[in-house]
Amino acid sequence: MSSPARISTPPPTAPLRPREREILAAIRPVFAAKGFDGASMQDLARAAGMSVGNFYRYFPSRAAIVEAIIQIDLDEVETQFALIVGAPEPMAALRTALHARIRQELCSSADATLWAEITAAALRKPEIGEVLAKMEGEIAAYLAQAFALATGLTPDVAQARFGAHARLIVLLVKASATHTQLPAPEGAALTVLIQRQIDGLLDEIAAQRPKECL
Amino acid sequence: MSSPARISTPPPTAPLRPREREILAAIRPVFAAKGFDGASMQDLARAAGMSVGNFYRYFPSRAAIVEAIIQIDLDEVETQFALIVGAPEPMAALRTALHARIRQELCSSADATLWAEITAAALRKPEIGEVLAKMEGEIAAYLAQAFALATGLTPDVAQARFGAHARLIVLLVKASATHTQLPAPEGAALTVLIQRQIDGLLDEIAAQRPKECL
DNA sequence: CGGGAGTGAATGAACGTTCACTCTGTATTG
DNA sequence: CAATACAGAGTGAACGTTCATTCACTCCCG
Repeated sequence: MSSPARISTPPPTAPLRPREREILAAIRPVFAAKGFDGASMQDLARAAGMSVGNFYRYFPSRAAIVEAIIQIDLDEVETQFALIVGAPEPMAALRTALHARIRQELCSSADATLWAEITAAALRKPEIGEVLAKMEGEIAAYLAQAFALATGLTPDVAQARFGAHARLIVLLVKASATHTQLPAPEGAALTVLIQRQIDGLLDEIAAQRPKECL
Repeated sequence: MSSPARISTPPPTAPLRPREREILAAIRPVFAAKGFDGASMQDLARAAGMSVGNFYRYFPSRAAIVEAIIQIDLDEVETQFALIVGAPEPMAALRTALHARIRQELCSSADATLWAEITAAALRKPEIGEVLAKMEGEIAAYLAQAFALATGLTPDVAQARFGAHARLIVLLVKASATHTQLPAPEGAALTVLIQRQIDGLLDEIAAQRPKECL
């Protein structure tokens, strides 16, 4: 009662202590198997190897879990981008990484399921929508940064000129991960075609290199 | 007891009587707002304007509802394709229809939410995955049929050569509908870019027209 | 001995599913 | 024509289950 005014909105990006990361890793498959609304707190606590009461000490609500999962995935993407931006040929490294993503080599099918779940939840619950929008915005910004590096344009100009390209690449990667799996011959053809689309987008950007125009 | 052996799997595509269509139209927004697992049978019955017990007479399970919703959407797509295939310039009509889709003019945001929900459920529950795969396969087949008409190729050849194109168009349309909404300037740029990708795919197919090569 | 980690039973609400029942219009029979 | 039978649409209380959330409590380490 006499305590000073509480901060109404606690920092939405709490530091994510290692214990919480462990828990998230443990409950991830449960969310993937049962969905965000299908998994009960009991399910999650059991998967985390602890009692229900204790589980609440780490995550006070479902939304908090979802936000934390998004945060973790964003962290992972960040480290991947650090490698790309730091590579001798950022554009080539980016191309390779994107191809691997499209070939589903960088994320499990459980991850894809989780992504589809998050996409659906984002359209339903505004608070999750905001977190997801922020994440996709940051990824697009990383892409634009790589574009700037590769073209020699300033980050602002690269963002203005190729921001939509970045957004489309994000969309393609997400869509190809969450899309219905196809039988071998068709699935492979689609994968190749998506890779070709991405290559086309990257080529278009690389062609912008001001000094090396033919 | 003395009755002849029952058919174990009733026809998965029951004719969908008009009353059931009414009910589906009524509960659609509830599913969109609360999700497939979030909406309770009580919620659905109330939205349909009837008692719980009666609701079960129409849909004995959640999965049955989802299948029926997919069936209805497929019907709608079918009638749209009938118009396209019957148009004097099928390829141009297809292009126009796809552009309108990308501009979100042919489906409400509730529809998009429902699609995201179905996509997520398909990855989680195999029976829904099968129904969705069948639907997307049929849509891709319709596209291939339009391609065949426009190029003069036989349906088989068109399917073999441009099946992946059809799949990619399906993927792009779905992804653009379920993707996070962007603020005005970026969103418009992305829309234009997606339309350009689709145009590129269609142009590539149209260039295959055997008699009119330059 | 103080505090953070962890427990799991308890509570009340909400859930899915069933079922005995009512109502209403239509056909059947005397 | 009137009485009756019947089928199908619709009801909502009732059942047992599961859920989210809380809390008094224990454990263990520094």
